[in-house]
Amino acid sequence: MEVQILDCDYIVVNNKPIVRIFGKTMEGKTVCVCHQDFLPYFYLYGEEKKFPMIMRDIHDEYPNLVIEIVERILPIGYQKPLKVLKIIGDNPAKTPDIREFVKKFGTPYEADILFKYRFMADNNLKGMGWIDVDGNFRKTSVVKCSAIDAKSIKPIEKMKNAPLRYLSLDIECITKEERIPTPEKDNIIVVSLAFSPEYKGKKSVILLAKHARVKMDDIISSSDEKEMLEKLKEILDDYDPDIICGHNINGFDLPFILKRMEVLKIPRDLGRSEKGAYARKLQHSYMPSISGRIVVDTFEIYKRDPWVKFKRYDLNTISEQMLGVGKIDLEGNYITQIREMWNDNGEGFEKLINYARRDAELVLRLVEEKNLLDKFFEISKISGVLLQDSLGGQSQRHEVRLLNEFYKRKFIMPCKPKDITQNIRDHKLKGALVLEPEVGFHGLIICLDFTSMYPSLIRAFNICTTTFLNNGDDVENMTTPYGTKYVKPSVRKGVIPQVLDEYMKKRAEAKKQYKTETDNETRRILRAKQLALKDLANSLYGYTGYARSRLFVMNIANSITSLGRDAITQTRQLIEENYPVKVIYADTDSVFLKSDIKDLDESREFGAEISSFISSKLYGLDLKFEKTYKSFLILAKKRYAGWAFEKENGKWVGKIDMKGIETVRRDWCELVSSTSFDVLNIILKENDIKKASKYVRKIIDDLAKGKIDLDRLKITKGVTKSLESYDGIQPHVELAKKIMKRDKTKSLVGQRLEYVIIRGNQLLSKRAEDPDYVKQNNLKIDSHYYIYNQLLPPLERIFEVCGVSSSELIEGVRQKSLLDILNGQKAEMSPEKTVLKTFESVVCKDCDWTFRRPTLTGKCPKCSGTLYFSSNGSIGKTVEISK
DNA sequence: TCACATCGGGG
DNA sequence: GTGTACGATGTGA
Repeated sequence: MEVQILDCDYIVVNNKPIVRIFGKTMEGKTVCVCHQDFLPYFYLYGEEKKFPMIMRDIHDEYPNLVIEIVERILPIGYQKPLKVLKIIGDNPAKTPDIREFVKKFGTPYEADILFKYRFMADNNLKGMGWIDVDGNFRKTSVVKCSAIDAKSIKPIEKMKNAPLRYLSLDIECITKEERIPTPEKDNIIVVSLAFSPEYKGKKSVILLAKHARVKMDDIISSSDEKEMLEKLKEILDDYDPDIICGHNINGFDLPFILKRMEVLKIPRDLGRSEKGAYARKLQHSYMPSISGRIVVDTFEIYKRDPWVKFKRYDLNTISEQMLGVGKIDLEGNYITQIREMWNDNGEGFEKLINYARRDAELVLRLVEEKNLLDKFFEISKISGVLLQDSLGGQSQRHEVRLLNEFYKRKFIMPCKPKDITQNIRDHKLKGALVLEPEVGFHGLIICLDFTSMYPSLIRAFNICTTTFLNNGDDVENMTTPYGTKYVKPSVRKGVIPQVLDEYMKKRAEAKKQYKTETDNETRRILRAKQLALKDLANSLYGYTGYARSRLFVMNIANSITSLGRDAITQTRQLIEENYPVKVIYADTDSVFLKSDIKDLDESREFGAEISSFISSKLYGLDLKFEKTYKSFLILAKKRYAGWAFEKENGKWVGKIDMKGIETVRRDWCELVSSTSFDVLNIILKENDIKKASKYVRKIIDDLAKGKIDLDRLKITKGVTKSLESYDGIQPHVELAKKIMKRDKTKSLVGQRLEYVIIRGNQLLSKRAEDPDYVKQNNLKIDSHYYIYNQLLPPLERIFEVCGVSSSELIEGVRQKSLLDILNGQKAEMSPEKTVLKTFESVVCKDCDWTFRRPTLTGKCPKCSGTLYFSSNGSIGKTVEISK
């Protein structure tokens, strides 16, 4: 029988472990493969001549252990095989005890490997990998699916995946007080489920914790919360999902449900065995475990994905962006809304149901339609981690893969460092080289970059802990610029370089096959596989420099980055010495070149020529033409924008590339985002700085005249804690206080607040106001604030490097609009007098710091920027302090 | 510039 | 479960 591995655990029967592999067949059948004869073990490295004594002492304490003397190779440094003790136990859970006991005789190795991973590594099994199982079905009361007693388990190659069942889950709660619900005090009122494939012909099911009038066959009511949760369990058993997903399900829904089940005394076996599900609290997040199933949290996955960035990571933003559909809007106060809908019998109640249903559906679509898990399937198959763990941190995947590779070659793995403070202290990893950019606006720029720079360097210098020459042995070796030595591959090929060889080879194969592949499913898998291989190859180098790594060797990590810096420095020299070209910028593995070429095709040819010249000179690295910027604007290191052109299917395709210049930021209003974006577009595409500055002046003018739509000026910020606990005054907090004063019933804690800054004679932070309130009461916005604190800061840098000073930018407006503005207000007094009479604070133009009194120097003590008087908040009443 | 603190997201 | 793990962003010295 062929089974794809989804999950793995073990149970102890008669003081002996039984390993259980939960998996799926291609037909979609769930099975549990049990394996009996595998025992836990670890190694002890100590003085060989004391082995008899050590063995005797261990046996005195633990008579049941089997101890063998075996030959293994220590993993750090270029080491020869030597004799170590292999200590074989019975119950894996006892291993920590034994480990601590034997520490007095030497150093334990591999004494903290999870038993399931020990089993998988030794049998060459991988998460999401396929196995061929020979054995008999057997009866069992502890496993909920059919179980097989395996006679043999053999890994087999298979690309496609078994059909999986997805369940998306979302709960709604009510609270008495105004806060996020807690399972200690509050109840679950609704559980919303969405299925793929359908469950009994239903796409979704809503469970209610009360009997309600609504009659639909996918709404299941119960007399109370307990009955509802019991029904939830029934559905789980019945539908038997492989994947359970939700948005922030790890941080909220799952721990909440589990706690409620504990309180209500419902057994928590939500998985495929007798084991209770748990969500263990770490410092911040929870680590979920549901036996035989995989918990997928869309919040965590999207937040971690370095390829897509969102303004915010709430379900509404992500689904709107990814699917074009958002959550159902609950206007006003969330908490009271839900309570009211729950107590309503008509439309309100229906809305609650739709709301809950939509949430579950959205998450399901995010996971399924967007093939969210494809890459993780492949990461599992390649690295060997179980699918659940592939969703977690980067280090485990490398650990599992290296454990397997070490095992094959008789190297042994160190235990994880217990106390990492020393490692963190040693963590002086010098990073990549970023050259000082030639700041400003450039014409055509050619960008070249090294493909897989770190992996290539590791392969070129055979860098590995197992080849690291740290004891002065006289063997053939290579020295890096950092001074570390590695033995030549002819002496010993490092494990890490071998793994990287395979990653890179497989990636090339996957990309090649992708080009000609016609089967859609295979194409999808190939794409994900290629991406997974890239991620794995690029992050492996970091493992030696990671403080919690089993293979933490700072010198090794440093030697890799130093090679990278060396490569970039040499590249610049070689290019500038051999070609009529200036390197205007370089970062880590890419260089930006300025020449007198004007044509795209020509630039590509030239770039390719330079690349192959460099590639032939540098450690076998591969520099290649990446793209051409028709125009390029660089503000600082890591902050640039360019009109980038790449050739796709023989045609040049252009787009605006931006790095480090965010035009969308959550604390900026839409006007700022769109204006910066437009400005960059004008500069880059039309090369017309004048037009760009005119454009900005027009916006400033509109702003001053109040012609900008209020919606474009909204700023959002979350009220995260109780209002009293904020020290220092912040606009949104002050607004929250104001709103609560107007309407005593409202609470805004935990809500995101939209506000605009209005004119008035108070401190800026006191002038935040609810946009609706502003509309209703026809209040005026503080155009000065928007111009100086919102619009100009991100634009100033851009114009500055283009030779337009910020004063020039406002100059035109000064003459024209300031008067308009002033005229638009009640013209009480002349501006200057107003300032001196009524100024209420001093503001630094550069860092926005506010003071009660001007400083004696006339400079900001924070950043020594220029200080302004800020009076009652309106433009024209701000005057530069003369020096 | 680097080290420390905070916050996210869920209802 | 042979365990005890975030990461981006903003502020302060």
